[in-house]
Order: sequence, then structure tokens, then C-alpha cells
Amino acid sequence: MEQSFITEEDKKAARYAKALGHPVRIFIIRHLSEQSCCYSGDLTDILPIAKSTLSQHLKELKNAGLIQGEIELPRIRYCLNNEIFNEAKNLLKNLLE
Amino acid sequence: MEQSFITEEDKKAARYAKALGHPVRIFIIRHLSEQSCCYSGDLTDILPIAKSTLSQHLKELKNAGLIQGEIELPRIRYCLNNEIFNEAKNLLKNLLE
DNA sequence: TTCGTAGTTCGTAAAACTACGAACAAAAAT
DNA sequence: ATTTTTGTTCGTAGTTTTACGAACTACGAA
Repeated sequence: MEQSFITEEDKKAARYAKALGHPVRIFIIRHLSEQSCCYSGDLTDILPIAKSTLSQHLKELKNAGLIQGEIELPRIRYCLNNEIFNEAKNLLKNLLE
Repeated sequence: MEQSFITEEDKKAARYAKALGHPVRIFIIRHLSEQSCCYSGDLTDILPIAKSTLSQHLKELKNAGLIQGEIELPRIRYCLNNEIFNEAKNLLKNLLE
């Protein structure tokens, strides 16, 4: 046990990978990649989960920084956070070669 | 709640992302990408975790199919499983564009 | 046969994840 | 003022993850 060679980049990559580590969240990210933004209700109509569960998944993606929500009453418009999404992309692409 | 558009590919991508969702496992994958194979003992020397904990992380990567272990007594030689690793790479790259 | 090496499995405990319905909040519409 | 719409937060329950040390397996060496 000399030393940990786990870098900050490893930790970041792991956080992003973890945020992507659920089928619902993969779906949301894919959906947002295909059509730049969407409303939570769009997803509720499609996905077979309770809206509270969806809200939790959106929160996790927000916490990881991958998406952002803009209030557009009476709804909330979710989009990819391109800056952070690109960071995640680069870290994971780099890891995967 | 019309229909789930979560595909089998989404589920696979999520499984791979989840397997990568821990700094120790990112480190192991990075390590194996840099030097084709390694022994568990090499990792025990570097990482500040108990060998049983390391064994669990290796098991998760094995369960996801990303790595494989070949017995080479008295040790076990871990390598990337390139076929599955490539599948993970393609799924995640595709997701990330 | 006994000892040492390399690694897995077991048992345990704490934390995090997943999911749901109910309750709530904020603003627009009636 | 009440209702409707959209979505979040709360409370709860069951499952999974993470981590550790101890015990175990398998083999080679002394």
C-alpha cells in the first residue's frame, strides 16, 4: 500500500459514469442528445415510472452537472449542460480510448 | 405512460456505466488500458483498500464482462476483455456522440 | 507435512440507491 | 377564491453497494 494513484480525473469520470449507470438516466441523456431539450412531462408520458421517481433521476443528472433545468412556467425545460457534458464525454472517451 | 422507449442498448450502456461508476474501478480499467494485463497484487500494492475490497471491485468488472482473469499460479492475471470492452466503448461513445 | 503466497468468500455494518404514493409549492386559469 | 397544471420534496421500504477483517482455498516451497 504505497500510494493511491487514483487521480481527480478518475474520480470525476467515476461520478459521470455513475450518473449514467441507470437505464432511465441513459434514456434521458439519449433523448436530450437527440432533441436538444425537453420537459419533464414528456418523459413522464413515455417512461413507466412514477413522476417522483423521474424527478429523482433528473436530480441525479443535475447533481452530476450533466443537465440543467430552466423554469419556463408552468413547466421546466431540461437541456444538456453542454460544457459539463463535454467534459464527461472527453473523460470517458479518453478512458475508453 | 404510453410505452417505454428504453432499449436493450440503453440497459447495456447503463450496466457498463455503472460498472465504471467507482474511482477504484476507473483506475483499474485505466491501468489495464495502459499496460495490457496485471496481477491483483500489483493493485493491492498501489491502492489504499483491503484486498477483499479490491476483490469485490474486480468481481464487478468481471460480472460486467469488462475484464477477465486467467489463472497463472500462484497468481491471477487480469486483462481487459477486449470484445466486451469494445462493445462498452461503442455504446458509450455513441451515447456521448 | 508444514509454511508461505495469492486471492476469494463469508459475515457484518453503514451508506446509498430505487421506487412508490402522499403531501406540498408556485403560478396560471377559471 | 378555487381549481388545474407541473413538478419537487417527504416518508417509507426494500435492495444494493462499499468496506473491513477473518476465515478459507489452492498451490508451491522448504
